[in-house]
Amino acid sequence: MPTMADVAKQAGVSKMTVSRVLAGRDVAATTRARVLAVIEQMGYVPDASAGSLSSGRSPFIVALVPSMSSSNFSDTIHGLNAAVNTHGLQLLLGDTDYSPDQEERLLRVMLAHRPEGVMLTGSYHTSGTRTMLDRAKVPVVETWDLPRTPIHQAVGFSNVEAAFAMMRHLHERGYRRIGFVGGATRLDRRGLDRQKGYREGLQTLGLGAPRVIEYGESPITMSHGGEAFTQLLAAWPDTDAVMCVSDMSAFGVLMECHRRGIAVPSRMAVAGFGDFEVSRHCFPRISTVSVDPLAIGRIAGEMLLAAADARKHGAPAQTQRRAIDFQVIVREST
Amino acid sequence: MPTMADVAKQAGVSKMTVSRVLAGRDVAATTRARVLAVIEQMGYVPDASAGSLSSGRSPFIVALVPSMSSSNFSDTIHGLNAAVNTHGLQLLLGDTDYSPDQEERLLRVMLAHRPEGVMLTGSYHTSGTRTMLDRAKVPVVETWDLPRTPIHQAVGFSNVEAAFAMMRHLHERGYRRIGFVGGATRLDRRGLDRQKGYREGLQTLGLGAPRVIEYGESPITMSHGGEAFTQLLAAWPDTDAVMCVSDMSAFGVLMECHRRGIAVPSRMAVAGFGDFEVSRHCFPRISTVSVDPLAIGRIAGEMLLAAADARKHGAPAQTQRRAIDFQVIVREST
DNA sequence: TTGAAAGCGCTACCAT
DNA sequence: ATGGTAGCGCTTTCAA
Repeated sequence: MPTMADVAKQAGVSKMTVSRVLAGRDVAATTRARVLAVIEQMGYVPDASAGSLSSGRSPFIVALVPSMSSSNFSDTIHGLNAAVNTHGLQLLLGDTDYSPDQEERLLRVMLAHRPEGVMLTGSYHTSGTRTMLDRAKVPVVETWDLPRTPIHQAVGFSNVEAAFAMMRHLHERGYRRIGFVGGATRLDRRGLDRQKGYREGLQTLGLGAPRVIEYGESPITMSHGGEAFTQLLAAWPDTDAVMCVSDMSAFGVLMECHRRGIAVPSRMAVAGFGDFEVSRHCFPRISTVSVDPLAIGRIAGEMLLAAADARKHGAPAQTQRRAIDFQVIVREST
Repeated sequence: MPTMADVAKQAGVSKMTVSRVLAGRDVAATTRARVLAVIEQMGYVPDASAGSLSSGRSPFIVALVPSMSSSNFSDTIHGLNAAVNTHGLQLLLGDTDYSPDQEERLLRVMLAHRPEGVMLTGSYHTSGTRTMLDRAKVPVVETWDLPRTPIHQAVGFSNVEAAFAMMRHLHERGYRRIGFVGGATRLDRRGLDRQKGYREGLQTLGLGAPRVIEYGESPITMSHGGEAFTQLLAAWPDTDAVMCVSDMSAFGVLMECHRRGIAVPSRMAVAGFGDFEVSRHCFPRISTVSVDPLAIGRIAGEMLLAAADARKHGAPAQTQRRAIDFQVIVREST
């Protein structure tokens, strides 16, 4: 592989001139053209490790999500990527599988690349994670939640409030025997917060005892929804509405209703969460809580860019919480 | 940030001993314990750039897919990640947005990290991409297709044959006026190959002129499917079966049938491609072509690991094509 | 506008 | 089992 020195010799200039050409700094037009021609002809590709080591700057942003196959999080990643790409930054992606320990493990490895910023999902992290982040002095943005005291910055919404809003909608529609279908893992905090919003809704609206089925590992699938609904019906046959932890399970519930000949919404209302594509297209279309995952990613990226820039100029890390709107979308299933 | 030298001094050993502890090489147990304690106490995190520069090895595998939000590709990435993670390798992910030019651009940036291997999607690449890959002497695996002459290795299946198999199924079921619903972009080669399989099916089975609607940018969505189906009906009202480029569009078609009161499959058969979750759960369940995206990723990872290992020992790049089975899954929609 | 030298933090190599 | 030295390929800094 040719190095910068090879290019320099071939072009009859010093390494520094080649470096300046690559960085887009002031170089005489004729010299620049000659250097670029040599680079092209030799197929020279700069070595990023050497560059990082020398400059003390890295081209990476770390992004850790519970699951990359969930459309929610892949949209957020897309938004983040779009925001930071324009500044020449690369994503270093990791999949925590909803485990804070896995998050810590991934972070440890990734911090070795001295990233310019870190995007995390949620606000529940191990103390090891917090310590590492603190020592690395890297800007951090937590997403998909609004912690009272973020590490540095946060962009998201209260899952409790969002679920509560859906409960209010169901109550207004006249449903009184409302069940909740969620996952069985204690690690999916956003799912647990939604369940909490459901419970607070019951209490505030005076709707009696909770009817909760916790079933399936996150990310929750359509199958989980259908099977959880079966359990819900067995336990509380007179249920008249189901609130689901995600649109995936809501679709599963809807199909199970179909199979059993349960009319939706006249005999059973079904509510989802997340406004996934399928909810807009199925029949009947599913009422849900809409958030903007792309915006969460984009804003997280902008926050990280600003913080990285501030850090370069020696400014201390700022604390900031940015709320993202959510909205109850009423469709035919409620 | 503490460096290895700081750790060494604090522990009263040389940098090399610290390096060996980190690499898990032979070090006296007492020394190792002392070094590890210092590392823990100082919060030392090794600098990956320095390590790579010095060792000439990188911890990266590059993976380029058309779209990360498509469940197909995110499953493949998952499989790849699982395979290479165990060997301490990190994915450097990129989203080409179905554009070979974007693929070339991303690859140029990513090759700067001197990856141990590269996973590409499909077999259609710019000459710039091929040249770069060739000069970088990095092992390459192409996925989701079976090119006659792969760059090095390939793992996938013939999209033409897979679509043809579905056509044979539709023919056996008695459908004779079969339409095809796909995307409008010329860049999604796998989509085009499926259309080719459809056309070959028509010809071989003696089914008359093609009824093709090309509509929507990849990745194809449920909306695209529904709208394309509307166009198909307008152009060829007597169509009795629709073959779709993906399960996403098939679901859109199915819902459009529902809206129009078109009975499936008695009045209109609907076939998908990819065996997405929704096809197994909707009503009627959609017949589709099942592939194993996870296995594609896993096998690509294994190939890359083997090739990277071989390269370390000076072996030349091998050529290999590995076929992945596909299967027509017959459900209620045909 | 360009160049020379120093050094970033680590590992390979050879010693001991 | 452990240490010293050299050097990976680049950018920073200073000088011309």
